[in-house]
Amino acid sequence: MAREAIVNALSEALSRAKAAGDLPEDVDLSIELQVPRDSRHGDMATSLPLVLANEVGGSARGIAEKLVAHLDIPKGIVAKSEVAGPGFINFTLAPEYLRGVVRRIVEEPEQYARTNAGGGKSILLEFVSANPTGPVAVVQGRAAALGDSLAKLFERTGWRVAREYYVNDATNSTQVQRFAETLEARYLQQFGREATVPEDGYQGDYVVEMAEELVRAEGDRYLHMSREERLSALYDYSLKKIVDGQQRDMRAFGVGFDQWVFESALYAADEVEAAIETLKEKGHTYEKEGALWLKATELGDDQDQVLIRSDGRPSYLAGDIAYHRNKFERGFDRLIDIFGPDHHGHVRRVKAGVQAVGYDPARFEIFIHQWVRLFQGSEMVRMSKRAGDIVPLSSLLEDVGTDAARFFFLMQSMESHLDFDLELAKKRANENPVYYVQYAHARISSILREAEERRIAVPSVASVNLDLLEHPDEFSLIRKLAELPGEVVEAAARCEPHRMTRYAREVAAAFHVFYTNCRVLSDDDAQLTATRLTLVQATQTVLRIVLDTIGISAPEKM
RNA sequence: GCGCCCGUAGCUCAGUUGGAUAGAGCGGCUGCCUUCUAAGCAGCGGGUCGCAGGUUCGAAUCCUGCCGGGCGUGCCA
Repeated sequence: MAREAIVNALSEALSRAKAAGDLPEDVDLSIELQVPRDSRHGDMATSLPLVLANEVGGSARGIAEKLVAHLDIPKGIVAKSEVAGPGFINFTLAPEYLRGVVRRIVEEPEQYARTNAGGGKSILLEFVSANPTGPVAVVQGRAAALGDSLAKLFERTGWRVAREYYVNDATNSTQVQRFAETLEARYLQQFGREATVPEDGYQGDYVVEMAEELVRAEGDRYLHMSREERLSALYDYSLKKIVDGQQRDMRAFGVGFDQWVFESALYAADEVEAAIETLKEKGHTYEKEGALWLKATELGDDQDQVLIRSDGRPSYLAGDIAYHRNKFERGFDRLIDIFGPDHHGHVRRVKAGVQAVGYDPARFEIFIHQWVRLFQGSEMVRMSKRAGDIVPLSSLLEDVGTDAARFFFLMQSMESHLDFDLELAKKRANENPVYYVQYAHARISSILREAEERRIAVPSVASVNLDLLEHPDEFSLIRKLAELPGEVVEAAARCEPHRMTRYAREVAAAFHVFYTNCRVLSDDDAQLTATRLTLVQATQTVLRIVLDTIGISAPEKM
């Protein structure tokens, strides 16, 4: 609000300066407003004069003075616009504007930090999509936290969002076959038979557990089958078991999907075949060594890719192209995939495929998040997939809980490696940032409870005198609350949910300072009590919104 | 070899569509509980922003080269 008003006023001042001959007519610049690092530089600042001076010559301070002279910001928003430093213009928000923010939040908590940048357009967000050969692992938990939070941010900014999880269960899938062979070996071992896990099988203990469970549930009946029958039965059994488990993992993490899309269903509907046909028709394929290839190099990839293997089975990529075409055909305006770090080689292939099949690659974004390393204090917990000792998300959740897991996954940008300190995440103490933030909410709840006990009614905004808000720590808090809409917009636009954890800590910090220095429930000043209760309510609303976008709870008590 | 990501305080990281004196948390040290939750607050210390050049009025941020770490580079998914 204030931001738009200032930007508009600056752009008008620019026109007036041109009309008055203070600036040449032909300059045209986008106006950037930033929040200065140093609060002495005001609440917002622009370096426009510096950029202008660079463009047209002359002194930046001189240009700044002229712009300020032409500046006409609507009343009640800015208290002070001043030229500073080498040629910045710094704006200080008016107290009455800040008080108005509190009023707005309390009057319409549901609408606060809801915007319409998306204009009702639709996004399909695909994330996690773990291979159906094991439980959801910790790294994929990171994807789940990122995807879910991103979805919420998009929803707040006017997009319609669908969340999807893709299951690579292609007919006769090599990896599921390999898994079935592994399970077979573990099953046979249960009966003391000589059997070894295939070289490229799955080493994890979870397969042993699956075999034990299978014995408990169905006894030795798989022993009396031909190998072919047995593998076929185990193939179906594993797939169902694993996918059920993954669905349970996601539920436990509080991440819901609108749809689980099965690759096998795309095959059943002949969509893979159809996609390949289209690629052929459009001349993007050729045959070599008995296989069908996609001319991916013509579309930006560094090598061509196999679509149909020489044994006649379509490749993983073929299924993926069909899936992405299917997404576009369902009418989504924008597609976003979140991939794990081991898939970045796949990015260009899928993009090439999407383009080849006739869709605009600009409407399709792929984000790669980096690895998660688990630390027990300063000691790293081994989790290499090769050795089979992957750490399942479910055991992380048992260990630290979903709130801590989600918060930690979102504490840093997705493109940097994440060192997850299990000890820190478990600490119910102030070193733990999750509790720092949740504690602010619990304190607020406690004030509101105490007010109720003292029979102090939470006042209606209309009856409260917000002019009583004048303490510096009250204003610092309000300034933070005022940043929420902008933070949400930025986080969504840049696809950076981790901004929200940082912002959450800042709001909590501002609140804790306010709490320490400004007593809310006063015995002798009913008016001030009412006013501060209103500010507390506004803070509660903001914290709830932020915690919701991160996907963690807002506890009443701690 | 080629491609992607990372390199900022003792540790873990923000900050990177160029802007003012580079920030936070943790750890270390010092204070603060008769009053709404001390899971809190206040303070002190801590930096050649991997290295070297370049562009710019201005570079952690852009360009080039180099060094270090991770990952990818399958008719696996």
